[in-house]
Amino acid sequence: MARTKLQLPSTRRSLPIALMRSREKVMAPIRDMLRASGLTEQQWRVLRILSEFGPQDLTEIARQACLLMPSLSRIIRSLAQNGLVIRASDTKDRRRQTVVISPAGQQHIDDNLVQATQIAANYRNQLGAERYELLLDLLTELEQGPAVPVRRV
Amino acid sequence: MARTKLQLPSTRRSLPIALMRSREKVMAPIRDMLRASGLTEQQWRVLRILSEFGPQDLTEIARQACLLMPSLSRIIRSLAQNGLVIRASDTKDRRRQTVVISPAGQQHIDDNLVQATQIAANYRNQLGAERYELLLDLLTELEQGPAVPVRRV
DNA sequence: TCCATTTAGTTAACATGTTACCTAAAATCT
DNA sequence: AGATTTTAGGTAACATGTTAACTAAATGGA
Repeated sequence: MARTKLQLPSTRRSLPIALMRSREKVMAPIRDMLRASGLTEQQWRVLRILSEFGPQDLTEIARQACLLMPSLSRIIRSLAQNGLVIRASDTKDRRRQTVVISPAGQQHIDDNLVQATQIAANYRNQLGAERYELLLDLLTELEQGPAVPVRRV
Repeated sequence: MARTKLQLPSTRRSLPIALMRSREKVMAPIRDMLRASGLTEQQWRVLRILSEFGPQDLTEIARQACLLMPSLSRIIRSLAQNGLVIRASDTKDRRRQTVVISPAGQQHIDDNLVQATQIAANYRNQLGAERYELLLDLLTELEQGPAVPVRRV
């Protein structure tokens, strides 16, 4: 099998950096939008997931929002203090707690929905629908691929 | 012009989240590698840029490493305290300071170079060279495209 | 049943992300 | 030159990222 010669890519052509840069570009207008609501992008992600998929426990929210448990633990505490979510302990498994979005939390979603939709459509149009879907497919493939093991040299 | 109907994408098909997930996947083995050196991924990025492109001022490093100035300011302070970089004030512009990688800093690069190269090659092979380059092109296009303005609704 | 293991969630400690504000120096304008 | 604006860099304050260690509860054996 023909193997490409091993060479560390220049930081100018580095995939991790490219992923970061493009994410910054995409998130900038969303953060601008959220600042008016006093929400961080992570809090917004949690609310959107609770709104879209309904009540769930912390572990499931962390998986869907791509957050680590320690971060999520603080975020849920903060959202609960501000009345945007409600915690309920699970009766069957007393370790678990189910989180529900409150009417006030849902109101934040409703308030920003039109603008968020417009922002998402903007960068989709920027690439074109076909290339946008291709990009999403490539990213999904990268994410779902086999874990790259650490090789001790 | 035919416009796609506006619809907020599900969080399962959201570009910002996909960018984050794939970045996590790609960075995981790199973070594993760096832990042995006691470096964070941001410190590693700064050292790599200084090693590849030579001495530069903080603003330029921030641009290349995709870091905000307050973060970089702390990172450089920490790297300088540990002897991995050296600061020198610019003689022509006394606001500016030039940062240089030290021999000890370069040693960290050398120590991790083989393994970092292997990790980069692994995820390149995972997608295949052609799809990997396509992904980089799409990300670059997304990043360099026009800033998406915030529309007040 | 008893014990070891796993899982859900939390907390601590430290680094970075993010916004706002600040200082000094350079650049620009008049 | 003198006033204004811009730029380089720093600090503060708070939120999140990251690893490690911890508690409590569930699970899986022997």
